[in-house]
Amino acid sequence: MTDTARPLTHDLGVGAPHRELLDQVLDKWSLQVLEELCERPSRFNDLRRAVPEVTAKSLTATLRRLERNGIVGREVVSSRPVAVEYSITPLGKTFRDPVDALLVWARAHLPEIQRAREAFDEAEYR
Amino acid sequence: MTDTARPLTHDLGVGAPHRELLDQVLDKWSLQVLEELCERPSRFNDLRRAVPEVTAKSLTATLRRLERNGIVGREVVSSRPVAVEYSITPLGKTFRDPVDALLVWARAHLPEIQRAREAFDEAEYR
DNA sequence: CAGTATCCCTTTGGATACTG
DNA sequence: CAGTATCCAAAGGGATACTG
Repeated sequence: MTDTARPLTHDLGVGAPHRELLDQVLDKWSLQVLEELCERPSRFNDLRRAVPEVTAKSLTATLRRLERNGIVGREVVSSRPVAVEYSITPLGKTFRDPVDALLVWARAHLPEIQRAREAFDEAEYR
Repeated sequence: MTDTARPLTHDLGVGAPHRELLDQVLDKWSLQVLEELCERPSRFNDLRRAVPEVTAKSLTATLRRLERNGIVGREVVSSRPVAVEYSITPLGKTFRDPVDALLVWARAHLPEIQRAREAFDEAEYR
């Protein structure tokens, strides 16, 4: 091809469907839900307790999205009263390593980042 | 024992400041901006051209956020007409590996995820 | 060139009440 | 128990016009 060689990231293409996928799966509540489901399959209200700030509405949306993308499974366990169990799928498990890498990074650099924020905020009002 | 061994992720704590940090830095446009700045320092309108869908407003917001978090640097290179160069910081470079891991994952599993989506969507309307 | 200001619309998300 | 429905407030983001 006529184009010059480009760094790896470029070829990975953050532009199109990858970006959309990550949006679906890295949103506000997904990581916490995933974290919980990695530990144990859970029912709807278990998850609400595990992530106390989430509303039923948002939790439903999050679970549906993760289910649609094949990251979590949903199984109706019994009826009367209906019980539904959510669990992580094999595909969902493969997602764990990159997410952990992200969290490790965040943890490692949070102090540095907080210093950067303070420096920035201070410089603004001077 | 009173507590079973727990997976790593739990101890990493996705709940509080990590989540907020990742929100700041993994938003809609950040990855594309970062990708571009990893390749070369760029000026404002270079970035607009590299990410054609972004508006000036959103690009400004993205750059300010990344700058505040110490991920990108901003330098006024000349005046009349003013030129401003954005570049990735050393801290920003450390962010690259986890992001690449994410993109590699997305790329590797996108077909599988698309099948999952189709299956889900089809099941819904049956 | 590198933004800022304004307007406005769309999306997101919480609170609350209700249902199979 | 596991959601859905409705209402509403706040945030996000685009288009356009303007500025140092």
